[in-house]
Amino acid sequence: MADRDAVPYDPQSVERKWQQRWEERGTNHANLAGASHPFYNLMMFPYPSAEGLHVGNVFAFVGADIQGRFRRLKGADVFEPLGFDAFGIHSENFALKVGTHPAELIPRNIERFRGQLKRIGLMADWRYEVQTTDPRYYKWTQWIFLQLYRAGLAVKRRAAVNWCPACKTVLANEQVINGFCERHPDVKVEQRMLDQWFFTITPYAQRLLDHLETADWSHSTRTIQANWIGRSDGAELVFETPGGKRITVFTTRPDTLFGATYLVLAPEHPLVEGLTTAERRADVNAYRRRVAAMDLVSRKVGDKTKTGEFTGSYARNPATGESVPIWIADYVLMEYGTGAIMAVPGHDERDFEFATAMKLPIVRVVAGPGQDASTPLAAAEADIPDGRIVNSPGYDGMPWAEAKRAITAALAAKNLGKPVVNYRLHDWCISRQRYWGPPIPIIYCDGCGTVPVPEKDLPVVLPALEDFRPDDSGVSPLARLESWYRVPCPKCGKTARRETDVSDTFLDSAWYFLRYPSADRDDVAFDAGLTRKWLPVASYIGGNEHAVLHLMYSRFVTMALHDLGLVDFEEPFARFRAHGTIVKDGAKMSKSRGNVVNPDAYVDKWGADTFRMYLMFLGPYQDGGDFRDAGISGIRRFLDKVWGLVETHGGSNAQAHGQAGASADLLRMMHRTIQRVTEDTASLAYNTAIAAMMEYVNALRDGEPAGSLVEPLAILLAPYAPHFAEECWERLGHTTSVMDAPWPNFDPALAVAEEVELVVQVNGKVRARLRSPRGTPQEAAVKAALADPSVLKFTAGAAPKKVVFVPDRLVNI
RNA sequence: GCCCGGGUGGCGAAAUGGCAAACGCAGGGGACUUAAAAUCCCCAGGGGGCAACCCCGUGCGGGUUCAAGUCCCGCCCCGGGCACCA
Repeated sequence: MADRDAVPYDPQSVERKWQQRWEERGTNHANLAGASHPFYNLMMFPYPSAEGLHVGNVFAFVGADIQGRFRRLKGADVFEPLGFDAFGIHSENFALKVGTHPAELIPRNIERFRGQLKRIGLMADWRYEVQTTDPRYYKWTQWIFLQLYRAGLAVKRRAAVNWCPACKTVLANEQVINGFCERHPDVKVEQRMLDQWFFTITPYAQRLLDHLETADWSHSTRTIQANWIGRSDGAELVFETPGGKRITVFTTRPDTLFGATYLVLAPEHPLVEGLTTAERRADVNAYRRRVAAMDLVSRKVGDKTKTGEFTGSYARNPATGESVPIWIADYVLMEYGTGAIMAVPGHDERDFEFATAMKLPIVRVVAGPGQDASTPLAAAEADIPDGRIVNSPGYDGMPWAEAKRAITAALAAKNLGKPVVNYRLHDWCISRQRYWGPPIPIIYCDGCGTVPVPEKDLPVVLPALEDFRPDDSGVSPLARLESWYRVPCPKCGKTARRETDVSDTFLDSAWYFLRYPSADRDDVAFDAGLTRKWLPVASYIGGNEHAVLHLMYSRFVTMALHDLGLVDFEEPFARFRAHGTIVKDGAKMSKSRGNVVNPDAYVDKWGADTFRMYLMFLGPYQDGGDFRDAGISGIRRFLDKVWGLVETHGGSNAQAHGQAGASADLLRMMHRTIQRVTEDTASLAYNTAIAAMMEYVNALRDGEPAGSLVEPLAILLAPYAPHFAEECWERLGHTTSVMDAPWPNFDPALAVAEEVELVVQVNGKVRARLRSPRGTPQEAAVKAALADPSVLKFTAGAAPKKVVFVPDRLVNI
């Protein structure tokens, strides 16, 4: 059949040829305005680091690209944009380290990244590229800020930051190592209070949580988000002092109220001042000062030894009527609940430790089976299965869950309590006392106060600043550039001052998916019509490392814009799947570990298609795995085999040979393969989709295939090895792109075999296999099974006691 | 500590409660070759047997079932998230 000389598969020339063709033909372009079946295929845009693209990026993008190509072949109009997330402390620190300005560095990095991404063969529509550092982009980031400000969701508030006295600058939490500065290992990091901008995300907590239940998202991602939101149901209860002060505590265990033997307030609690007695004042003040100086990280995760001071005052336990001492301790945090707790040392581990250290009374109020009111407590017993209330007159014997409601209700009746829900989620601080970010578009005027920059004056361009090193002013380096921050007030015209902090990088990425379809527009952030047409995003694939911040903030911004009437959906991502992590030698790839794998060398040696498929074949896409290059040759061998099949059965032969020449078995296998590849590709089971194609190719080579059996293979391969598939498609006699071919259909009836192998078990053990026609009825199957010599050996001719028959599968005797 | 995942050949991995190990890598044997590479064919969980075959096997211990890698209970180990959150 093959008259031509065999041309070996040369990935380099094939890939060069098709990348050029795609560009010339606009193969990857989406018709945004005219699409009839829009499918927005999104992948998390990269931070263009100086090291260039790494294997983890390729793994992520290829997996997403396969979805995009697959949906396109299935008939959708796919829009697959890409961009670069290049603002932020990461870029800034790197720039400081190498002594090159980020404005110079970033475009170079982007250039390199774009080149690498193109070589991978993504179906990206580069006409809609976005760069967060481009004033044409961040103009609209600032606009988003103004919309949230308008909605009352952006507020300025005093908040603590980490401060390194040696660097004289604000540190991010990750720059604080065990309470010390990462650059000055012997300098203790302190806490400083600064005025900062916050987005009030907390009122959205319940909505953000509720939508997770129905979201088509990875299970792991939903769990992580739900934990981060951290809903807990409890009650606020009031303890009164003899002086008439009401101390409100939050507890999730109101049922243990009778065991509350003391109160603890956060050292910063506003009531502490008034509660402290004269003789305790010196100690209390010293303790409060010590805690105030502590850096934010140590306060929460540092040494957990319990410390605290007695205020000298007492309050009345509303259940027992007893007087309980009021303490302060750093283990109680001002930002959670009411900043005050009732301590139940018998049933809370921290309270137990504190009570033991301070010699405070410990009382049992819950007893499990086999315990009673007097069973001693050697440690806190927090979760007692089947626990019942004891030592609590009026509630004794009650299951604790029931007592929770009963005690809360009883206190509510006396105006001393109510059920309350708390969330761990904190408001989002977006102020950064840094240079490399979009300036927050606010102007402060002595007369008019806080004035938002009028939208017509956007963007507030980040000025070129030669020395952008942070300094000891506690504000952004922009505060050094008087010519920039001195501006007339937009309201009254008098001299005013710009906000000199820039916004958090996470704000840049919290709305970029809205920007892509309108990336070519300068008059709007996002066009209403295009947004309605293309959003919410149909498929979003990215790493779980962004499960918390990026995804949460994107959802919040979208909800806020929805509430402002600017978009008509509340959730930005209809479907989200987290890909796994590619590690190397069991560890995350990082430059400091020296285990970063650069994809270029692999693309050079094997070609993008082989490399793409290899990464997808490593293991389940949603699990990731350890990168080893052993085995990459297996993929290449597979592609060579396909190449050979195309060579032999392609060209004019493809059409000439009808399916007449195809054996029934091979035809069935083709349908079965199409079914498996279709289902597995849709569910991101790329490794098994590839395995199915391999099995098919092996079968074609063992049999006598017709060209019509080879053709569908080129289309099935297109999402995985796009250049290769194009070349095969052309060699099969087609003149248009394989990406414009229709995904092959399978006939479920043809995909199943006519003859099946029936497994015969005796007492649950496999003893024989019978070939029998599909649909063999029970009587016939059992008869055949009993007649089988190897079955006879075990039944010894005896009549079966019981028979289990699963049609077309097995007979168990 | 709490909340998610996961644990299967030498390795990466497959398996609607119904033939454990598909597919691939590495390995062994053979063909082709002066030779090697490439390619092609065969073997390949462990143990026993001359053999047909038999026994054992999915982290550990129990259980449900005609039948369990898969479901239930209790442990162990690994990965991830949260963590002084009351």
